[in-house]
Amino acid sequence: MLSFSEENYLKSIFHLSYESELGVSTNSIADNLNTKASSVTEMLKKLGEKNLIVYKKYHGAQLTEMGRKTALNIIRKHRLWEVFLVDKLNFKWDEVHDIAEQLEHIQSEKLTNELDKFLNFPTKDPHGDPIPNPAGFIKFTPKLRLSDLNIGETGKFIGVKDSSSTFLKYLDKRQISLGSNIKVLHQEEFDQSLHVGLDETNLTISIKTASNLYITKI
Amino acid sequence: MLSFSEENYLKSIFHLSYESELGVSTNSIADNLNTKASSVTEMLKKLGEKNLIVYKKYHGAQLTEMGRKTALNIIRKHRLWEVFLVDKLNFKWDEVHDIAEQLEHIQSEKLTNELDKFLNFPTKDPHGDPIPNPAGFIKFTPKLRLSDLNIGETGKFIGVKDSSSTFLKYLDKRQISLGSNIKVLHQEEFDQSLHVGLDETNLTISIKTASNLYITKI
DNA sequence: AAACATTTTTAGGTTAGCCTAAAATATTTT
DNA sequence: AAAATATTTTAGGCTAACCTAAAAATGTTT
Repeated sequence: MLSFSEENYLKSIFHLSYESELGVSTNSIADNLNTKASSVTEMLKKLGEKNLIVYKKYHGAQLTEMGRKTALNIIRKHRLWEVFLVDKLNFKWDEVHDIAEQLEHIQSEKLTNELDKFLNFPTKDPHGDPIPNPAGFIKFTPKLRLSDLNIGETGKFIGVKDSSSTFLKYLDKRQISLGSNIKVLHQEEFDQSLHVGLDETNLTISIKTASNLYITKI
Repeated sequence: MLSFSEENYLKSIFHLSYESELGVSTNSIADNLNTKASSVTEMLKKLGEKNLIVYKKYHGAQLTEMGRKTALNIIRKHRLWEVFLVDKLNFKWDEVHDIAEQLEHIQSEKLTNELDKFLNFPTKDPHGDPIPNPAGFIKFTPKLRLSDLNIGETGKFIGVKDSSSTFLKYLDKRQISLGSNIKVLHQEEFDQSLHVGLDETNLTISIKTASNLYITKI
């Protein structure tokens, strides 16, 4: 049985694995978990001894198969709880992260699976991220951003890259919500901002915002 | 913000307050929490400094108003989660305790209140214990036993007073299981034994057995 | 009330997870 | 490739929550 801390480190390493192909660096983990490099070193040794990661001094950490499965199970729980909070308890998608951070550590396989069933086996969380299955399989669909579309194309808004609550609130204010269909109408030359059509209205969004919006082409 | 440990101590002191009117003794807490008296002493000092209890050396602990409110909030969460597990996720009454022990520590007032609403403001948990309201008010209704019913009334079997395995085996043998609806049909004059209807069958149970069965009226 | 028994506290240790500061290693620049 | 810079590890401390064993206080007997 792992501690909350150990679980959080595994999750962090899992997420950081996407950015850095080889080992995940000590400092990046420290940044990600808001802790110090020395604390990370200590934990990496421990996770290495438990065969959850392969740790080479000065060369970062990589998840073992077992570590990966463990991380995915935590992520599964996190995302299922997010769906629960939004679908059943009327939370907004920008309010659920901190609570799911707590709920993801609850230990009970039966609970996780019954929750999954209760929610009707969702495949994505409220931010559009895929939910791993009980065996730790996760279906990655490469994420297209709104900024990748050409003029005239339409995308369905399925998730965000930056899920800070500042950004999510901004989206709420502009009524850009998950599932919206967004059509790219025109791009400004000088600042690359996009004029888009959303439902019945038109609006202008910065290129920075556009590259934070994940979509699927329609 | 309190640690899990601190919360568990408060809950324990709350429950033990019913048995011993004055201070709750160090040893009883140690027994209850499966820890050692010396650990308890240490924690009592800390809770005393935080004004959650009044602690007098060698004379046990008593909750302050603030401590009581805090304890009741934890108990509220515990019992609401138990209802959730049984009503929504198909758990049996005897499977929920350990999971609720974990869930009761999740911090989010909004979560607790939305859960309450989602469950339709239940007043009792699956074992028939009352659920405190958000303000920390708890309505004690003495637990009803089957022997308290009048002829013609029906009760739903929700718990046992005597949980010795002898008694539980006896119940198994007679197919009296949690959740059964039991209708009192007739009471014998000479030994007060009850004739009851259970599912499709009728059976006779002694007054002693009947007073060991907790029920809610239907 | 003195002797004995029980309960509680104190003293001193352990582990997990965090920290700062200094030392060691790796990487980049010149 | 040596020097400068950045990253990572080690060394040594801290706190919360636990522990055992010894000392102190309380309770019970006779």
